[in-house]
Amino acid sequence: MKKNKPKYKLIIDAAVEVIAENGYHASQVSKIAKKAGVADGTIYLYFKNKEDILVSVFEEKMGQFIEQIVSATSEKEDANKKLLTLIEMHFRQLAEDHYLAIVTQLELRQSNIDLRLQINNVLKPYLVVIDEIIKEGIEQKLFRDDLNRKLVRQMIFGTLDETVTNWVMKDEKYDLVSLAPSVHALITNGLSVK
Amino acid sequence: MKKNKPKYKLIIDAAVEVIAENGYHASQVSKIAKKAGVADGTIYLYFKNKEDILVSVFEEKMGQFIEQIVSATSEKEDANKKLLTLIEMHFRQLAEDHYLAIVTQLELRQSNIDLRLQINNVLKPYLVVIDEIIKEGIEQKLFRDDLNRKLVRQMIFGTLDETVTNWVMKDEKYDLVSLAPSVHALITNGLSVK
Amino acid sequence: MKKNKPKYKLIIDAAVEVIAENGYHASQVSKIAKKAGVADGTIYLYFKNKEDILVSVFEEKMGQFIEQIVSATSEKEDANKKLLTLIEMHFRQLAEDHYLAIVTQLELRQSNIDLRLQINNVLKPYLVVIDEIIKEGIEQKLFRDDLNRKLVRQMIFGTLDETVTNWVMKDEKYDLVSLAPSVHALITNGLSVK
Amino acid sequence: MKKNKPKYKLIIDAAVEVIAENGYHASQVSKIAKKAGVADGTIYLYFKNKEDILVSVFEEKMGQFIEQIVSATSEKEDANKKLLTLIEMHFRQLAEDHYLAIVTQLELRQSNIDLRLQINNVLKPYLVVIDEIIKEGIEQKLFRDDLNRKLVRQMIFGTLDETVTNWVMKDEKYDLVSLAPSVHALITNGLSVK
DNA sequence: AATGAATGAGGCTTCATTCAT
DNA sequence: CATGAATGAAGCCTCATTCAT
Repeated sequence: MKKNKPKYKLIIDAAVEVIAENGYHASQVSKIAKKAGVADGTIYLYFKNKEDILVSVFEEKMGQFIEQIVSATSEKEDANKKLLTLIEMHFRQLAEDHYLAIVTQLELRQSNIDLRLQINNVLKPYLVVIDEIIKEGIEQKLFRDDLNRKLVRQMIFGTLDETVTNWVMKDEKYDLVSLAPSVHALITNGLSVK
Repeated sequence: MKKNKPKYKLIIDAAVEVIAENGYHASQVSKIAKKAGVADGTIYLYFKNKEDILVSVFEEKMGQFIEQIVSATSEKEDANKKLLTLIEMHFRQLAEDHYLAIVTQLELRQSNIDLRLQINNVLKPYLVVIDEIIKEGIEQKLFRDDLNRKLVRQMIFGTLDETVTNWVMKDEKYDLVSLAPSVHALITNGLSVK
Repeated sequence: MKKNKPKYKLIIDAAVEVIAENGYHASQVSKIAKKAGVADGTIYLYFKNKEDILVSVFEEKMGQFIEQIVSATSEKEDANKKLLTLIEMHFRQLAEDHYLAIVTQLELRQSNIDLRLQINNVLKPYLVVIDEIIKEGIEQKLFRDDLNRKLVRQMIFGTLDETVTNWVMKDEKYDLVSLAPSVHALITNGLSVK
Repeated sequence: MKKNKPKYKLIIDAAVEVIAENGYHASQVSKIAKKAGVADGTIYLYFKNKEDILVSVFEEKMGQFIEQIVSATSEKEDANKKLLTLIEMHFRQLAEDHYLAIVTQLELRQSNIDLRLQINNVLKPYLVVIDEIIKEGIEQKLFRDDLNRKLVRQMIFGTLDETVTNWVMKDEKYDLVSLAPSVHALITNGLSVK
């Protein structure tokens, strides 16, 4: 399996750095190869083409990202705590990996639609995690049972994504993780005075 | 002022169609010129460069978009009704203009970061509108007064944007506008059982 | 029509020279552009791709080649004289255009099969000319009427082609045109003592 | 001597198949190695470079080809019968080996001129055989004694080669070997009514 | 003001060959 | 002898922009 070969990870990590530093469109294969310390041709022993590098970057990094969240949320008992944990982990992981934040929030969105559809596939497991928390919350009678669950998921993901993108675009000047409780409160309690 | 010359609008409209039909990366200047019925060189009498076309597209279309929303919300009395109207108008305008929906939700996001920063500037007035509704809601004691307003704005915009993008990516197969009340309820009342 | 534009001919002629001087595989598009005195990109205003240049080279040059032969043979009365004229013209035209001889006999044969099939299409009118001379010769009772005409055509073309190729490969050291009567005699009278 | 080692022949045969199946330009060394069941590097223990494989292919196959013809013609008594036998054997061997026919008539001609000059060297013994038959025919007073023998050889080889190439390009749809007597008659008796 | 022919920089990918094991 | 992972040079083509008319 190619993913276990040492150069595979080398190239993936180089790609993240190069994309974060140069931007998506200025990320030539030759730049990635140089940063990874391999020949240009070597890239093509591990990846079908340039797009395959990018999809793989997302798969690898997003895979770990989601795994961390799944693992952390599964330890919590109720849906409310799970949701808070999900938000915290979402923010924390991106706050801790500057390159990853830039790549996922800004650069990979410049890819063409085909690639974006593939990226969406990678994201699906994350959306499933959110779905399950919503379902659990309803079962536990913590969340209202008249909810359009798909809409709820879109609200949660849209809110987190927009929050992180704003933070990245503001050069990460404030503490993202500390926003988690407020975001959680907003999502669960809404705007209205009770 | 160039914007009043007849070919300016011709080119802008051609650009929207070309981008919607071909996708951002397959939208060459020559294609836009052809669709507009002008020579390639003529484009450069009205626009500094290709990026300027795209920014202008966004400015023109987004300007109208926001104007409609401002006008519609100003007629409503309280912040709750204003927010519902904003959501409805946001959804309706994109639902009614297929090309605009594709261009704003999918294609223009493939532009490079510089362009995206300019697009963000164009978006600012819309964010201000949201801000003002929030402020008004707090003053009218409809919304809680312990809110991080910037966060609220990100939640609102992130939720709407994610909802529309999902709808576009699902080929606009369901009725977007009819989702407005549910989205409004979610945002104002949150997930939790009261 | 592109063929009437001055740069079209310029590029075709440059291509013949470049191919003759450098060989088929070392004939980069950029070399042809340089020799033609145009930018690389200009080539693509007149030709679809590199292969299109090569097919066009063959079409243009072979078109003239065949036209000359048709015109010269049509003035002759009987099939024997027509055949002699065809052989002479075939030899003379290649003997007079060193570049053309190299390109048709040696370089274009290195092209891939798709291109060769297209080249064969261009050659068809020439084969038709040969066919008609054979037919006429039979009608005039100059040639035997028990001939497999396709085979005769292959013999004639194969003999001429092999003769020219040998001459080119021997660096055109002897007079090709003066061989015409002998070749004609061979073809019409065969090897055998009568 | 390397030629006696088992892998030498293995590689030669693999090369013929790969070239016949994929075409000259799509015949990578790695494909030949795979078909031969050896590592890429092993090829270079037996051959200097890729061109050396191709020359060797031609040497080996053409060597057998010529040997068969020499052996068969030497049993015949007069030059006429020898020539007929040569034509029959030429056709038969290619008709019986589909791969060889494609490789010699179509694919190897795409090689560059250096390689083609080497291939011509390999062909020389065949041309010598033809020369000797012509000479014998003249001595036996079967053929005219005013012949330009080099020209005759070119006619014979050109005719056979063109006939076979046409047959290969027509997907070998008709019986090549049965054409031998007609070709022989054409060459010996010519076109003219006696 | 309008044209559109011409420009030319720039990057992904292939594949013959090498060499450490 | 044999392997096969790694190398890295090399070229076709696109398309935003210009400028002579």
